[in-house]
Amino acid sequence: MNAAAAPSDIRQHLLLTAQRIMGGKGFSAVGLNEILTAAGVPKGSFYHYFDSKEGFGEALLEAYFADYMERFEALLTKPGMTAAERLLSYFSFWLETQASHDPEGKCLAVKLGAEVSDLSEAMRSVLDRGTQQIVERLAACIEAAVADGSLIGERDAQSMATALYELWLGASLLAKITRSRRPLVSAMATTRQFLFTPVHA
Amino acid sequence: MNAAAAPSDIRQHLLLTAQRIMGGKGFSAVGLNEILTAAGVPKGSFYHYFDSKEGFGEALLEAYFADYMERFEALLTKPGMTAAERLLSYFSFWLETQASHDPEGKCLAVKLGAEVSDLSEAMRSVLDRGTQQIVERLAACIEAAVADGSLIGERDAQSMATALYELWLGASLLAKITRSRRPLVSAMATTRQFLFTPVHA
DNA sequence: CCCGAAAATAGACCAGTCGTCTAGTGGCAA
DNA sequence: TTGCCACTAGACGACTGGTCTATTTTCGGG
Repeated sequence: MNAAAAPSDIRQHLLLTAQRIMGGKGFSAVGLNEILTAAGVPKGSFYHYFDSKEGFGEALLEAYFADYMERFEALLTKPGMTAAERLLSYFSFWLETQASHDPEGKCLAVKLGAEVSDLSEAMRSVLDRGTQQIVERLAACIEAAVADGSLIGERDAQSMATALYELWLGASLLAKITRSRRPLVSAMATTRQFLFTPVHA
Repeated sequence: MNAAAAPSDIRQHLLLTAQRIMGGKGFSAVGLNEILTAAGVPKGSFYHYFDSKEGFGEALLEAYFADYMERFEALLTKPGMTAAERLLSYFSFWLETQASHDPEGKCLAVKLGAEVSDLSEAMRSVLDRGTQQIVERLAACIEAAVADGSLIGERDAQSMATALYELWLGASLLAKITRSRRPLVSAMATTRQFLFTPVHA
């Protein structure tokens, strides 16, 4: 009865703990025990809140994307900037969060995408919807940038958004592999060139 | 005995079997037993050829990249093409292998990169060297394309190579997540645009 | 103040993990 | 033959994995 958190957000507490741990070690390599212990929740309780490890993973990804989209939205609607500036500030944010070694805020699409996609159809589907949403929101921002004149829209927004998202996913993966921010810095340069170079002819 | 393969390439047989299985399920999710059973090799033999699962993973990645670079090299030196055509044929090859669902030939950098990089420093280091080699070889090909006039080199080759590699890594990840070749097709379009669009001004 | 039901927990369960170890095979050299 | 060595064989140990049943705790209404 001492350090108990609020009554029934144990579920969310578990998800948050797992995000930290699995964001670092992956899905299969982490046992429920580790998460339960770290969260201070007894093992027996797990199946009261979730119906399996896979169901837990699903919920984890859903919570992650929900939170991600919220912060993303906030970034993309900050006042006093052109849409193009907002775009760049998003990628700049991406660079900083993924370059830092803190286990919080690690992109789960990068960390878990490849591992989980052919392990669980349910989890894959959450990832699919989540990434699609991000690309769509990105495309909307590009359109806004064309509309407010901060960007010259010579290619359709959807495919530009896809290209940028792919670039940054790959750069994040490479950053993990090289343990360096260089790939991300490089992606930033590519992004600028990609956005602000008019297609000739 | 009956189905025994050649005398002592059991080691390689194990690595090949593992490439198939782990290319599908990942590293942590696969036990040595599964690989040994699939390869028809008894457990006792494993530790004669490798000293641990991690050491095995290291050897797996090393063998993978060695083989990869060999085929890569062959592709990039095929006669009767401009260097730019060779570049495109490489990415076109990438598209086909990653889009197909066959477990062979799956890119281990994509599949294992994120999972393994913060699990084993030894494996990360192999991935690091392997990807770097690929980027370097790619850069060399870009330089050759500039030299033979099939490409206009307005940006330095190294950073173009990095950008392309990042793009394709991300596209492959997205292809896994969406179970679709769309992201790869999109990357192909981006690649063409990226390579053949002169930077204006 | 006690009952009944839901919420939460404890701990058993067994299949599976990696890695070790002893015993045994076969072939080759001296 | 004898000794040696690469290799095979698979039982074994200590442990962890996810899961589930049985039990306790909690708590609101009668």
